[in-house]
Amino acid sequence: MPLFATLDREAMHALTAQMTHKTFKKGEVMVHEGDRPLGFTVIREGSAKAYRTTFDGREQILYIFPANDYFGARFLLTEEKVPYSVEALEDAKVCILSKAQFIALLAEHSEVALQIIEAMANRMSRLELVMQSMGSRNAELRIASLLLEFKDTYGQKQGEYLEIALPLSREGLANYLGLARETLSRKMAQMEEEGVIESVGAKTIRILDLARLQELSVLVE
Amino acid sequence: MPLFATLDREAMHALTAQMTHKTFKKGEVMVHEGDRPLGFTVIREGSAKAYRTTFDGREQILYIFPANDYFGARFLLTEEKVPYSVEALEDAKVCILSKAQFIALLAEHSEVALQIIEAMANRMSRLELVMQSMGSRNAELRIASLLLEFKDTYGQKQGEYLEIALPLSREGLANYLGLARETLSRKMAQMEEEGVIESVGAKTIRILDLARLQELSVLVE
DNA sequence: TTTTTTCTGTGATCTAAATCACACTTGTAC
DNA sequence: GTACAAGTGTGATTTAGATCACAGAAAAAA
Repeated sequence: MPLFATLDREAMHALTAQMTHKTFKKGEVMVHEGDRPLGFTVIREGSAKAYRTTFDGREQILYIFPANDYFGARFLLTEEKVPYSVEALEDAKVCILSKAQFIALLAEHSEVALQIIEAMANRMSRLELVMQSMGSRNAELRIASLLLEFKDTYGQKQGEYLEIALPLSREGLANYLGLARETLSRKMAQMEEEGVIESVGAKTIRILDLARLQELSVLVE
Repeated sequence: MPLFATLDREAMHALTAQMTHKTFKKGEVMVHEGDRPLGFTVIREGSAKAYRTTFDGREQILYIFPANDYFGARFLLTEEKVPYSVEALEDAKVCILSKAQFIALLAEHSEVALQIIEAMANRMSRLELVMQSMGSRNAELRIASLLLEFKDTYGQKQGEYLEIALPLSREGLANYLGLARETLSRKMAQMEEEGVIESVGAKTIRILDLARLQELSVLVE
């Protein structure tokens, strides 16, 4: 677990002993928006999405947590309620540290605290980017930005091109971007026609023209 | 300065001695997006907006910093470049702590570190809310949410009603919400007709029907 | 004060994306 | 393997908000 990589063997063992382990099936909800936090949660296997349900019934996805990512640090320290629901995107195994244990860990190991701050900072920086791109209501720009964001986490050089193993269905992508599913479909089809991307099955996207994608994400068409 | 309220007299004096003081006139830019950070900056007097300029020339306002607020903690710790420009909304006096000084302060006074984390958490929580409300492209909802957000910071009981001293012009508000200025104007006029709000001059809004405003911010019209 | 500039409101028009509707495809369950 | 469900693509239509255009108001400068 990269987060605890800095801990020595003993500290690591002590920590492991304290943790609660849980498994969730695909589609199961780990915490519901408004619940009391179950604790600081590290996703060992699988992945999850964090979302809020809006007044009109849509779900707005806020974060995707890949394997080895974690959640709960922020709202464990400041809030008494969970600000979003977290649902497993695939079968998942997680480790949970209670609030008291987590705070003790931070107090004892300031390296871990620093890493948490850094992760928070990165998420903020992403949220700021999202705010910027949502400010413009340009669907293509938002899609291009999303693909570039996913590239780093889910992309892999596959032969000549970069392939992204999407963590979400088309519907999920639309909910992440705050777009209608149909709009996403149409725009992606259009990007495929233009030779920027190529879909390989439902959950894989191949980037054919990275430079063009970067342009789309920044320039006006 | 509330941030340093926990420091004892000595520590406070030592800190004050280290700080650089600067003044900015209304409209002056304190830091430009992309610059090297000037340091951790506390706004003693006046207020400021943090924004990014988008490809199409619009400015997307990300944060408003009122007096006694601060910025720079997040990107001082993780990034080498300033992620947004900060411009004084009124004549402003600021205190600046260099990166080294700031890090030393955090190391010595963990209470301050905790307060910073808390502030970061609050900003994240606001960004998440913004992401949710921007996901729905409903202008009225976004305006209502903004007014409620400002209510806490800039609102004051004035006789029977709550008055908000807006920190931004209509144009600024529109840039904060990612709306066209005209749309904001029209919607606010409509809300005024409906008796939800009342504008008192350009920079003051009176909330007449708080309950209705809260409904608008959450429910579909 | 007068002048100039910036800001704001409002009508007319345009447009990108939402919504509706439905066939098709893929995946899961039985 | 078949049956059912969920997910997806695509056309037709609607609509909220953007854009354009301008006049009046307010603020800043002279």
